[in-house]
Amino acid sequence: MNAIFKALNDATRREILELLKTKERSAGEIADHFNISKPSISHHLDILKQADLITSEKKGQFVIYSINTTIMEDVLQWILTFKK
Amino acid sequence: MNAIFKALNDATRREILELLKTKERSAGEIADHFNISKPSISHHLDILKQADLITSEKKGQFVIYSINTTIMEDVLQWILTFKK
DNA sequence: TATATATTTAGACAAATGTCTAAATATTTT
DNA sequence: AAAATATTTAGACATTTGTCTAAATATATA
Repeated sequence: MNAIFKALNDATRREILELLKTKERSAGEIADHFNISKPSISHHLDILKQADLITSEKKGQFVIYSINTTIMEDVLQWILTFKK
Repeated sequence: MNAIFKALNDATRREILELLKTKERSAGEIADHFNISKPSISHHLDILKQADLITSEKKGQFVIYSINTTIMEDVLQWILTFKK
């Protein structure tokens, strides 16, 4: 739970998740959406991956990232314990 | 959304929310549940309050904190946009 | 094989964060 | 009014975080 909330606690990372919501994308495509250096985006992707919120797959010289919505379910369940 | 995720990105603060889930409590009662100084807990309470996740009310010399579950609804809605 | 393209790793640095102790403020009790 | 109790504010400090540039690694293409 710690890794998930840590990953979600950054606007750029949440925006990356939004991007991946529609379709999978390469690291470069993701980086192109931000005014942030590629190494920084790579680092954000790593944090999202540590939280299992995204997965990656190497395709030739590209690395394709996809969202892993099953982890969102964990957050959902946690939130639901607070609904009276 | 930023303030909410920031507030949730700490195990102590999440545990405070768990405590308040059952009933409202004074700052001192909350602090007694942790091996952390009262000023630190006060600071955590402030961050939770900034996110509107809790409310406070002064009762005599005590300050009583309560959870505000309506804000959890916002997180819930955000999460749900990822469920396919 | 040399060069270009895609991505990550390494290391540095400023800003933000969580913690503490000491002091200040507010309220109640003696 | 003085002392006790409850909480917050202020300031310090070590750790974590997000960012950058430069360099390393991996793959594809000329």
